[in-house]
Amino acid sequence: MQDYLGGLNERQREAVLHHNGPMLVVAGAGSGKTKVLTTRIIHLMAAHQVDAFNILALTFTNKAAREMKERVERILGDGEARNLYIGTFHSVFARILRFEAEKLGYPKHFTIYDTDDSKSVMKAVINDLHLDDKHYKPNIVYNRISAAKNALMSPEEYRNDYAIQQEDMRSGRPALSQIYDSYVKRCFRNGAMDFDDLLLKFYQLLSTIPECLSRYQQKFKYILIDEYQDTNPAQYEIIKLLGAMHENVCVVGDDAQSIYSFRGATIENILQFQRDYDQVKLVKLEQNYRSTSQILAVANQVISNNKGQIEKVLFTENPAGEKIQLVRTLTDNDEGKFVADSIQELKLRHHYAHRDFAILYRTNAQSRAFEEALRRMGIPYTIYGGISFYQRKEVKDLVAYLRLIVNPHDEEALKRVINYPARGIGKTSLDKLLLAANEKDCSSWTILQEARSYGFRAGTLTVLEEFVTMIKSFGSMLEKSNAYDVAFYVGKQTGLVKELFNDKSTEGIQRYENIQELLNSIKEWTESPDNEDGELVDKSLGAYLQQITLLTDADEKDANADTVKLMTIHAAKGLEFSCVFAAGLEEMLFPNAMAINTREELEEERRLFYVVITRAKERLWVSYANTRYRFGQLVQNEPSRFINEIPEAHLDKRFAGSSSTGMPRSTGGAGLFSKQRSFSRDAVANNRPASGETKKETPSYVGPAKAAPKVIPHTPSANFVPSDASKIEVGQRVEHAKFGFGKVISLEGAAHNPVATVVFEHNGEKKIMLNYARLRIAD
DNA sequence: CGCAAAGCTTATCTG
DNA sequence: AAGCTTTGCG
Repeated sequence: MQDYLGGLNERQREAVLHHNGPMLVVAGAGSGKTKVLTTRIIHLMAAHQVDAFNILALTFTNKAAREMKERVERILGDGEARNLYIGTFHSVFARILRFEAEKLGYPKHFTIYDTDDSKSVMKAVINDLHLDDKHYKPNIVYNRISAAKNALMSPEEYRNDYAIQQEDMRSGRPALSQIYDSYVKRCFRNGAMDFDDLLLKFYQLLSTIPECLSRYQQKFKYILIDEYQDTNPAQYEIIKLLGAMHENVCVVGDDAQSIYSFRGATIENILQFQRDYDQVKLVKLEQNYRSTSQILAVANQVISNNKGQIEKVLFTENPAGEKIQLVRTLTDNDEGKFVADSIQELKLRHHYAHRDFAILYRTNAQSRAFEEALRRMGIPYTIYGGISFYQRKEVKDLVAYLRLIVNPHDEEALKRVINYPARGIGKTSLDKLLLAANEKDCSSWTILQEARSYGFRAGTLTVLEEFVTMIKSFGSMLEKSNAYDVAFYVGKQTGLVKELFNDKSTEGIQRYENIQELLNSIKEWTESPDNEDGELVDKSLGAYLQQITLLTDADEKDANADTVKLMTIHAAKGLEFSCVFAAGLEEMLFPNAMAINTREELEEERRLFYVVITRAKERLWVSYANTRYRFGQLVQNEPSRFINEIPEAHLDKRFAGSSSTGMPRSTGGAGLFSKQRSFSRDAVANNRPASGETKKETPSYVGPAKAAPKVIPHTPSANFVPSDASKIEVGQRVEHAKFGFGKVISLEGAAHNPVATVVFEHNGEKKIMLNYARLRIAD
């Protein structure tokens, strides 16, 4: 094994070599904390013969976990790293809960609800309680309930908490505790846990079942926590319980980078850690290896405006580097154009690769201007923060079938697929089903088992029973077939794949390809080794489904691809780039209008600013626009107050106007470029209503075009009696009450919803839905 | 029942 | 400006 201790500074070495007992590592930005964590794991295994199975390392992102695992693997090199429990809080706890779920009354393969599923359940609950969804918006309700769960607060405690009740009254949402209560019950009935439950239920497991507590206390002899400043009370209590036996808990964090209070995180946890144990070893990592000294000086200056931090002074031996560029533009589009131009220029002049650049912003909505500008310049980029592959509609549809097979009580999955592809189970039938489930307080699947006793129409009853039989037959496949075979069969048997295949529109083809990709991903999962050095890994479909719910789009994108990276500052935590554009430094945006009401909020915004500054290794731009579009409306903002906190000595100021930005006109290959540029400038000037005129066509031409197409009126014959829909055939002459006489030229549509195309004598070709419009056979 | 147009909401950050 | 939900209609 190579000398893994070489290359560590004195402090880092101290943290690595510390053997038993609690330790707090205060690690400034860029001070090598990941290196310390991984080297510490290696050292525990190599020097103290700690078994990999006894080490638990928790991170905040899958990516951080993967990186740590790979680094350990690289040095130990014998596959031992695979036995480490390294992962995010959510994924590690989900993995354990899979073994233990039944102890808490959940099915073994409980479903994990993502945010969309949770909100959908909340909507249903709000509806069932006959509350006004104008007051109880899913987002607000979700955040409120999530906050309660992260504080380990039950619905009952929520209801009895005076301050919370006051707040809910004041905001006109007195029924929140009721919603919370119903939501929890509904999720349980569905055999589902939401993201917050993964923490909450794991905590309950440890705190209510002594055997479980002692089992995991004994298993995890050494515990390491990354980004400790962003843990919330639930995570904190779990760590406290798990570590109580051996007290070998090593937490690494930086109070200056605490940016997740909206998720319930509190810096208090760092201070409290030192009180929880008698003798906490404290190590401070204060040497920064990442940034130029100017960048670091700016960061230190900015953060010094916050009160009450853990005392530490970050220093670096790196060269001074360039000054920070402060850039003002007139509009958000100019800001985008400036950044794209600068990247192009820097790339040529200093031989940077695309991957050396990051554009970081406060809100996801800001990405558009950059995206457009980069595309116009032909610069490849990757946007983080969009929806994950597994959240796409078509993917979720097939996944919903799989979810339902694994856990038929999952009502969200059931609602999604019961009539997709269409099989004639409409809103009316579905509502009836859901109502019955609520009345009996059981899952809708249970109702379906005895659908006969609920007065469905004969035809509906048949399709319902067919549906149940189909899902059950899929379920019985699980025992003898692997996850991939089941998924493939389901896609085929339900007609879902065929339906997508038949859609030849561009999006339709894309959707079909996404389904193929989903099937590939399941295949890959199925075929990867199912045991790791003796420990059997769960390769069931249920395990697969739980895993994909916890993936984010960052996990699916290749960070090494040679592209410019666009993401929020939150998403950039833990990353570094040679060149960083910190964009949108405007009042109301950054600091955000939602976070300027208390000193605590404002200080968190400032920490966010600190985080974005410290992402930069060599060059940093800070930009703001005088005006930008919000909800389609032009708004003006002042420059951010944070700009004034940057020392003048480290600043170069400039204005990047829309007509004087970017590359000099004399760039080689000017023909193409200049053409592009003038085109884009015209586009910018013309496509904004604010510049004076709209881009509508001439009004005189449009005229009253949107009026309904004229129908030549028809008086039904005296003997007009609609014929039975099943009697209609191609070639017949028919009469329609409004359109008059015509000839049927084709029949299509599903059996339960036939559509006839009729050419009328006076009103042209119409599609007639036979279930609704009546036709009389005229012959 | 299913489609298309109109209407309404939205955008602070995330596993 | 764009996405999602409601509505109106055949």
